[in-house]
Amino acid sequence: MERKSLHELGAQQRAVMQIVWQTGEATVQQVRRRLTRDKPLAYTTVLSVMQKLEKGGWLTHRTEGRSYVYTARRTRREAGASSLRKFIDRVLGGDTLPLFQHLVEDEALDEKDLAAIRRILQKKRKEHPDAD
Amino acid sequence: MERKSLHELGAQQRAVMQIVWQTGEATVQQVRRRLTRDKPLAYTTVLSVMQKLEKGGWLTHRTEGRSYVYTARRTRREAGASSLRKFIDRVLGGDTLPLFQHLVEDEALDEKDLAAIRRILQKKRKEHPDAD
DNA sequence: GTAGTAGTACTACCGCCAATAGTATATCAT
DNA sequence: ATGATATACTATTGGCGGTAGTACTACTAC
Repeated sequence: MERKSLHELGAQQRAVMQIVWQTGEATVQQVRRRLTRDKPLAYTTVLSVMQKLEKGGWLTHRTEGRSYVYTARRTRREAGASSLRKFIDRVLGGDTLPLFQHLVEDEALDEKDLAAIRRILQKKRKEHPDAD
Repeated sequence: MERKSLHELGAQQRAVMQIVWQTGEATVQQVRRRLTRDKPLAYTTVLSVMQKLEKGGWLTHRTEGRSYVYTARRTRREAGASSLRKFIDRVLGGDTLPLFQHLVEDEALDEKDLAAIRRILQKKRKEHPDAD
C-alpha cells in the first residue's frame, strides 16, 4: 500500500497543503481565495481537491456553521521529513552523504546557518562520544 | 516547460537510469538483463523505456555495430543534486536548516558519515574564513 | 541468396490519477 | 418561498508510465 509522500502529490495538491499549513486551518473558500490565479478556480474544483486530500489522509475537517474547516493531519515538518526519507531511499539510493555535500556546498547558507549546523553536530557528538 | 527531475521519473525509468549510471554505458540488452525480474520484460519494453528517456533528455546513444549504446547525459551526481534542489524548493519550501537538523538527529548516520560531514564543513570554513 | 536472428522505429493499449468542474441536494438568511 | 452558499457525488479530459506488438532493416550462416 505504502502511503503517498509529499513530493508525490500533484502541484495543485501541494499548493493546497501549503496553504492549510500556513493558515493552520482553512475552509474551502479561504483556500480558493489564496490560490493565486489569473482565472480563479471553480469552488467545486477546490473542494474536490481537498476531498481527495482528505481521502488520502492529508486533511481532516470539522464542521463549523455550515462549512467544513480543514486541518492537516501531519505538520509540514513531519510530512517533509517523511518525504525526505523516501526521497533519499528512492532517488539517492539511501546515500545521505551527497545530500549533505550538496546542502553545505551548493545551497546558499549564510554563516549563521553554518554555525547552527556545527552546533547540531556537536550536540550529536556529545550523545555519541565514540570516535574522532 | 521545465525539465523533469529525477524524483519525478517513474520507478522503472529510475531503475534504468541507475543501471546506466552504474555501468557507464549500456545497450538495451544489458539493461534488460540487469533488471531483476521474476518474469523478464520484453526486449521492446525496455527499449521503449529507454527511448522515452532519450526523448526526455536523460539518455543519448551512439551506434556500435548494429546496436545502440546508451549513455546518460548527466552524471548521477548532477541529476541527484538538481533533483534535490528542486525537491527542497518545491516540496520543502526552501527550508534547509530544519532539513539538516532532521537528517542529523533522526536519520541513521554512523560515525563515518558524521566525520565526513565535519570534513565538508571544515573545508567550507577554509574557503570562507569569516565568522566564528 | 535465402532463412533466421537480432536490432530499432513506430504505434498502441491499459490503468492510474491530477485537474477541473457540473449537477444534485441540503441549509440558512431574509 | 427564494436565493445564496455549502457539500456529495459523478464525470471528463489529458498526460504519462509501463508494457508490448508489429513492421522494417541489417547482419549471419549455411
